[in-house]
Amino acid sequence: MPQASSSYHHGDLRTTCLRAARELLEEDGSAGLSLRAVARRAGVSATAPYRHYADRDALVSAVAAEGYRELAAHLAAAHPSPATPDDLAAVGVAYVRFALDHPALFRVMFAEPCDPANDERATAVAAVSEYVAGLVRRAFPGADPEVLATAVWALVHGLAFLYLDGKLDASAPDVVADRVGAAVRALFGTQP
Amino acid sequence: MPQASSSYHHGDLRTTCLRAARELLEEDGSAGLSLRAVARRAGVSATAPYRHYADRDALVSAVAAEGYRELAAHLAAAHPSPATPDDLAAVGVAYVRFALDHPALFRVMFAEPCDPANDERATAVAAVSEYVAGLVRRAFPGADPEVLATAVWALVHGLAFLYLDGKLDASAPDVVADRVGAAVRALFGTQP
DNA sequence: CCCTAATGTGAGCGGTGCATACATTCTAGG
DNA sequence: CCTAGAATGTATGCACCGCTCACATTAGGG
Repeated sequence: MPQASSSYHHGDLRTTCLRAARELLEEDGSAGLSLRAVARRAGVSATAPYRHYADRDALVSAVAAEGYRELAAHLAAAHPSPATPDDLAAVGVAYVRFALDHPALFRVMFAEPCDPANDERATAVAAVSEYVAGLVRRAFPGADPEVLATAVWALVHGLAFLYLDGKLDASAPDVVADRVGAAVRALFGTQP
Repeated sequence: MPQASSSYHHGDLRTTCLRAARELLEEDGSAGLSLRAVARRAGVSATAPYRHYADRDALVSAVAAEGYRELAAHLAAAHPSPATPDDLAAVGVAYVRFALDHPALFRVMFAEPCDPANDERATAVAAVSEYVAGLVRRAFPGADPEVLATAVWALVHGLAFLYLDGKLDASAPDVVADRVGAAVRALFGTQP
């Protein structure tokens, strides 16, 4: 565990920048996430982060990748092995809840013209994608898994954004959960 | 139609700014939409737009409001009075197509922590929302219209974003249309 | 016809991303 | 152990941004 014994070399600026970026995101939203602010918070010169991240986009992508991994963990925690429509509804509720609990992070993850060339980001996204696909495949072996998996993901993803943007009323969390559950069941309750 | 006869007073700077903002959005994405760039394009000093828009957010909201109205028109054009699941699928395809045809505009409309206090923006959103609700109500008088309307909107909205972000492959437009149609039918094809 | 309100200008402040040249420290290989 | 060179952090500077304020110009109603 490297430690900043003296002053010049920080020790682990890379992860410190990531943590600072996450904090700034939660505090001031996406607009507050500037490389300079990150550097200030890390107690380091304005250009030091460039040693670890090529540009702002690279840092944002790293934050987003972390977000994808946390989202995957959050979904897995919602239900260990979802099989019934009700189980899937619970996972869907967890998805929307994640978005509403970390709005700025969720926006960074999905609402920016992201760099597809970023490996870390791409693999983290693929993990989420395959998680959803596998989940649907296990729950509905009969149906076309691709169409159905895409549909669930899109459904909860759209709900997340509409609630996030205030297009739907998100003031009462339990009401939101009921609505999301109802929507997922509407999609799955009648599958063959 | 006021005309800039002499130089000092522009004539109709307000709408000129809107047009310039739209152009910049299409050309350079959301990042390129700066008040200064708008002013440059309008051939006017950097601070002139502030006479017509309180801040950048106000201009963005105006652009977004225009986008909502265009989206509503685009949907209405897709099918005059949708009634069957297939009709609804066509409208859904139109929704996603709008997003993919105007990615930056769509992001401005939905992917920014928008100002809910902006009247023009709010009413334009309400129009879209009520359009979808009425559409579902007419197509499925039996079902709970609120749940179902929310579900369709969220479904196509989520699809739009996932395609926009490259989370789903959007390289072949007709394949996208098929997928979107299939997803909508999966949701509606089995309603009572 | 002139006075006021509306509209456009200019300079300037603090912030940002990023490139460049430079300083310091860590770490291998001799 | 000692020293090159790689890695890391610093300082400076440029161009751009949003926004404020004092000022110039003009349109249009009394």
